This record gives sequence, structure tokens and C-alpha cells, in this order.
Amino acid sequence: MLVRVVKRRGGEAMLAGRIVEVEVYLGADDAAAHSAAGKTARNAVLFGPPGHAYVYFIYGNHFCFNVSCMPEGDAGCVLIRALEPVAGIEEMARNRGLVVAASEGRAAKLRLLTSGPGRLCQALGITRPHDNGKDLTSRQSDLWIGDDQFKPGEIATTARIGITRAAEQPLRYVIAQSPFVSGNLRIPKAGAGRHR
DNA sequence: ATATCGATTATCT
DNA sequence: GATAATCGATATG
Repeated sequence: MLVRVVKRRGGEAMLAGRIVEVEVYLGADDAAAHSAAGKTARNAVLFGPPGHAYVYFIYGNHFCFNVSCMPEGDAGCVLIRALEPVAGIEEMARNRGLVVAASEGRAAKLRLLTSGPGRLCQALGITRPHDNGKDLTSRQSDLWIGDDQFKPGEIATTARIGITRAAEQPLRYVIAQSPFVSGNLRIPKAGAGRHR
């Protein structure tokens, strides 16, 4: 199994991150999916062809980025929940309103860039009117997903996060070894905490 | 360290 | 009018 990279060309810099955490949403029979109640103006992309971007705005503050995965007419999708920053880190930090210092707290701050659905959208500049519906399989698009030949270690599955319905299904997939997965369910080893 | 809460808007009932 | 696939700040041990 190979993991992929989300890339985005913005102006001069290219922004890229490796996908380290996703959640699956089934089209039908999934009370947590936006598509559960049928097609609407908001989720229309999910019912289109696979490999396209579904972007939506949530909680009045944040965007979330999904990839439609099922053939036309079926609304299954994958929510991209966390990335490992790969390229364009300074611009991502600007987008997030953070400053990445050159040395020490760097690793810690990298986690703040893209470890979460809302964060990674802000870091990559993904917004609803602008990016919704883009073809992620075409390099002509300024937002696409490609294969970077990365060989992940163990893939762990857990319950999905932040939802209020059908939350118990183990449809969240994370690269177990990655420190860049979103914070909620990180499994800190005993005594692994930081001091100060 | 963990827990609780407010922000803020598109979408649906 | 209620709700939400979140984040960041504040409060508390």
C-alpha cells in the first residue's frame, strides 16, 4: 500500500503534505455522512465521479477536505484528517498565522500546521467556492493527489472523531508511527510527555 | 496534565 | 431556529 501526497501550487511556492490520517464516510447506510439524506446542493460533488474534491464549511470557522471515491451516483468519500508537511512549509505557516522557528520547537510546530481537518485546509488554502469540485487526479489542476512511493508502517484503525452519529464504526485510518496524526486519539506511551 | 467552552456561518428542518 | 466530519483559549488538578 502506498501513501500519497496532496500538492498545491499557490503563486510561486508548491505546498505538499503526505496523508497520514483519513476517515471513511459511506454514501448510504452511514448516518454520519453528509450524503446520508440524499443529494443536496452542498454535497453534490460526492454524487459525481470519483477523485474530485468535496470541500465544506463547518462550525462557522473551518473547512474540511474530502475526496469522492465512489462511481457516479454513489456518494462514498474519504475525509483527509491530517498531513505530514513536506514542502512549502513557510507558506503553510503563513497561511496558519504561525511562525516556524528554524530550530528547536520546529517539530512541535509542524504538527500544528496540518494535524487536523480544519488546520490542513487552512495551511493549504483550501476553501469552499474555490476548490470544491476540483479534479484531484489531474496535474493540470492546482490541487491534486499523487503517489509519492512512501511505504507506511503499520496502519491502525480507530473510531471516527468528532461525529455524533454512528461514531462507533472503526473507519478512521492512521499511520500508527506518524507523529503528525491529529491529536485527539494519540496514544502517548507512559512517560512520553514533555517537561518544561 | 486534562476538561470544558465559545466562536461563527452554511445548511437543513 | 437548531445543528455541525473543529480549533484554540481558558479553567482546573
